[in-house]
Amino acid sequence: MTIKEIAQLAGVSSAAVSRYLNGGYVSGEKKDKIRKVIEETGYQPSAQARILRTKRACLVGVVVPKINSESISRITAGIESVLSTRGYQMLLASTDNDPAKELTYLKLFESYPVDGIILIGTVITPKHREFLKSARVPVVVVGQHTRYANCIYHDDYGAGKAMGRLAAQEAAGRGKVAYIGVTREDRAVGVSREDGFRAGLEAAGAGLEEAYFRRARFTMDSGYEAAMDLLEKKGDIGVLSCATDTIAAGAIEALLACRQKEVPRSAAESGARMGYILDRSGIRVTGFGDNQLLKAVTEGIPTVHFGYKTSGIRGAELLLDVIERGGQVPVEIKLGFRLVSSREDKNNIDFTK
Amino acid sequence: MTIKEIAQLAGVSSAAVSRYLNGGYVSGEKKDKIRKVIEETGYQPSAQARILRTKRACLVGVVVPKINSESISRITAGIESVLSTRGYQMLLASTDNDPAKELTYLKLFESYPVDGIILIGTVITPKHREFLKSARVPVVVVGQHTRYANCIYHDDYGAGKAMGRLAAQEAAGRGKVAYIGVTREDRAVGVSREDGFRAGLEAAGAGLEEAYFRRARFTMDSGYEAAMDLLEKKGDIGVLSCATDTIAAGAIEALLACRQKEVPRSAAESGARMGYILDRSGIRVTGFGDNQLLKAVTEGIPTVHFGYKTSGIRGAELLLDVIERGGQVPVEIKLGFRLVSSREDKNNIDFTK
DNA sequence: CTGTTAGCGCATTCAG
DNA sequence: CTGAATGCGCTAACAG
Repeated sequence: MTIKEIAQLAGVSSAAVSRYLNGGYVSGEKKDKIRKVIEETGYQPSAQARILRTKRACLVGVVVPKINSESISRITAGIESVLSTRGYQMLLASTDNDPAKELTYLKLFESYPVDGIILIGTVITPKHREFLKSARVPVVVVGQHTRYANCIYHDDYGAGKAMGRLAAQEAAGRGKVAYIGVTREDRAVGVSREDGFRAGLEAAGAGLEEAYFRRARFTMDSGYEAAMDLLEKKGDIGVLSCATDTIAAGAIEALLACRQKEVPRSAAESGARMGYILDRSGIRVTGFGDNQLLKAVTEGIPTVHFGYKTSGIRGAELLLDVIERGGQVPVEIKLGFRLVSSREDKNNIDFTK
Repeated sequence: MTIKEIAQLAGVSSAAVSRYLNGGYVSGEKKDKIRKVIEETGYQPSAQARILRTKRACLVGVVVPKINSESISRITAGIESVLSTRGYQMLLASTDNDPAKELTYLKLFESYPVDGIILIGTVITPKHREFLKSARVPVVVVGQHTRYANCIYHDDYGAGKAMGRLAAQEAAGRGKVAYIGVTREDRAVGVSREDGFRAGLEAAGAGLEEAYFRRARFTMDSGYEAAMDLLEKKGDIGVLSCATDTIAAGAIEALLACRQKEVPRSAAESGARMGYILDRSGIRVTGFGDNQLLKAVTEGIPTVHFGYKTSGIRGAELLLDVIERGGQVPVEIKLGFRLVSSREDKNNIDFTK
């Protein structure tokens, strides 16, 4: 079904139909005719042809590293909230943490095209920079700092430092501090957060020994493996800090598995369970990200709350400013954090922000 | 940058550039020139213009109810795996459980256009049916049964029945069975799963009293509220079954909150925690969906594993068959389930399937 | 208010 | 092998 056919069936010109569709001048009589034909045929105008003409899709593409993540869904929720009130729609592309796929999808969005792109950043390679410099649609990066695009990021260093202090404090008289980080290619999580953590430890008079350090991928399974390895080799860990709550969940799983091995009978039979604190070993796990599911089913581990929803909101606002008002001044926004050391009263704070 | 400008810069016709881009006949000499110009300018052909001509985007759109969900990410992982090996890309649209938005995004994909659409279904309204009947791109529905499109769904009734039996069994001598379901507008989760559960209870000689039944939305918070309400009003609950693991997580949170209220001192100080089994009340929580994070940080609640990744794979295969081979025969696929009554050995089974 | 016309950027005839 | 010409479906002038 094309606009031409509709025009023929209604006995008008295609321009009249176009105007009808877009709120231009059409006489009441023709309006009726056109409406009728459209209803009968179920005609849907081709968006792509319109975009080809108008250069405006009212659409933004969001590239995310993975789908199943509370932090990312908070960011996209923030994005979506401002987009929808401003008449835009949002399309997502998930890269499964593959930087190559990231480029592919960025280019797809660019040429599809969308009016703008939001990249929830992980690793910024030279090719990424290349793209950011020459993209023909505006791009905003969320979650990483970059000079090559407008960006919104979080104070990972500060958060790491705060957590480092806390870890040192908790470890005192209990054991050593261990840390499970991620690839340093991720500047925010792998570098800033980790360096901040080390600085925090040192500020508290402690430190992170190399043998108590591992790197994991951004998955629970990977966290499980890293924690297992740590627990097998080191018997004096007092605090096991993880770069994300997801990794921390894997670490908790590892602790539970160890504990089960040690006291298989009594524990299993009584059904007693310890959450993140193991009665025997007394190891404390910490994370980053303030995962709500984790908090709900355990007592809540010490973690850091980032304003993910806020960063999504700001990111979308920034993007729309560039799209609609051609904002030229480069912008970098750094958002703060909040250390969450235990479960708090649900009613006081909106954790989804 | 358009193909025309590239042609001018290279001193050839736009047709030559087009052929160069698509592997047609171009002499070696011109090839070099064109390549050079394209490299210099960073030219990216406009996908939309090509699609307008060729009617093929090598793209499929997936409409999902929410982003942050293990089940959904497993489905999309399955879809992506077959799509990428067949040279397609995947775009996602999240509707935040809003059926109206679902329609909007279905239409967006239809007119954008993509070559095909996969709808991860929740509620199928008359308007959905309307769309499925008249969509001009093939649509596959995953997770719900419908006569109006090819579909892949799970044996929710069977799973519910199996869980009903288990719940009755666990409740024996412990208390009554309570159930937190979801809207019956969701035929799979709200009707089949629930009806199956009731049937399972009855088959085991038990039943579900109305006062022990609540409906929640598909969120943890909603599960928390429903569970709280149940726990406040009914003191003799032995098993609290929930329609999804997410709701179950909220229920666990509620149990923990109640417990904390009852024994604030001792529990908090000792740091003792119970996972899904409360030492005092002995209430057992069950779910559906086999959420891995939940399983990792608790002992694992009784739940049902559905082949979500498989349904994604089958769904994508089905869709590509229709797209590429114009498969005309309507297909309905029902996939089985596996009752998971406790944490199993990680190494034996691939839970991501 | 209305219809005619001319592209948007590209791929595909069809003559050369 | 190559370039000129045509049209995908639509909107934005423009002249009626």
